[in-house]
Amino acid sequence: MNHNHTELFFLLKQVDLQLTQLFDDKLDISLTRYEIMRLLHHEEAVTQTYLQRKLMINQAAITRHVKVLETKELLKRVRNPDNNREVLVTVTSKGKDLLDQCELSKVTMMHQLFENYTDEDIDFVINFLHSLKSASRHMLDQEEEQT
Amino acid sequence: MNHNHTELFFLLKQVDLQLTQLFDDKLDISLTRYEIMRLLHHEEAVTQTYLQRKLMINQAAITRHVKVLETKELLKRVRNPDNNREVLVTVTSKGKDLLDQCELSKVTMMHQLFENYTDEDIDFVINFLHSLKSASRHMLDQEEEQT
DNA sequence: GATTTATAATTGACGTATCAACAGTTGACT
DNA sequence: AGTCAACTGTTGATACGTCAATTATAAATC
Repeated sequence: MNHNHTELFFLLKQVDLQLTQLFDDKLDISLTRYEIMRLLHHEEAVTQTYLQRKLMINQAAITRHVKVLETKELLKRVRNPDNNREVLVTVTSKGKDLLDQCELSKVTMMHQLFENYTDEDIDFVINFLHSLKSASRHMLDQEEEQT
Repeated sequence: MNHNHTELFFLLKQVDLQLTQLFDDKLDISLTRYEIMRLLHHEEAVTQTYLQRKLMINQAAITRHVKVLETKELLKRVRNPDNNREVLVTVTSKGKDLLDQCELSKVTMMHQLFENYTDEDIDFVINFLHSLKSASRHMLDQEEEQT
């Protein structure tokens, strides 16, 4: 049984590395940046902390991604006048266009990858991963409290 | 349906990032390096190309990891006298000791993470990921052939 | 109001992955 | 034996994640 668990850890890494690369190759934007743009698309304006909480990656990484996306004019950043610690991030029309342009490539790629799976299969794996994410998050938080 | 698939991509990344960090925190060795050591443990001597094929990460990354592990005396490298292009990699007794020392921490962590899942659940997810890995590998290889 | 604590974002340093280029070697062919 | 293609490993540069330290600001406390 231990063998399966160790196998699962590294298998997740392998799959992630490959899917991330495939995504970038097909859509010409990284998976993380795409997720940032997608989150912005559904909101008026968000803080970088919101992005961090949603994506569960380090604040520093958010800053770096957001700065690059701003340089590409895909989003705008402005200090929040109501709270000068916060930076508000909003999608530009150019950013919305990019998401639209990505849609066909994305759907084609997803179809090619997932055509052999049922919705139930995929939902099962998603639920599995969600609970695994929570469990590992919990264990990491426990470590923090002990220091 | 698209929503589930996009969600799955980034969810895999989040889970991988967290599990990788948890693994490192608990065992004090990175997941990739642990896998290298584990592969060496089961073989007499292997080439770096063997490691690359097994782990499915870039050759450059293998070289860098193996060099560090050699510095730590966990493995040895020697040119293959039968083929001077190849470097043969073997585990040291210190390396074997390290794997032994990791075992308890690893089992404890795995138990904590997976105690709520059945073997069937885990096997299902592993099979799912294996086929997803193959599908993405196939799509990436197709890209290469077109260039 | 003054002080302390907490928060948000940024920057530097580092680890680990990728690609590209390279050096040296082997295998296939003439 | 000479040439070319393929192979193996290495190195430099880059991307992207982490942690730690920092700056500025808001919130909490006295």
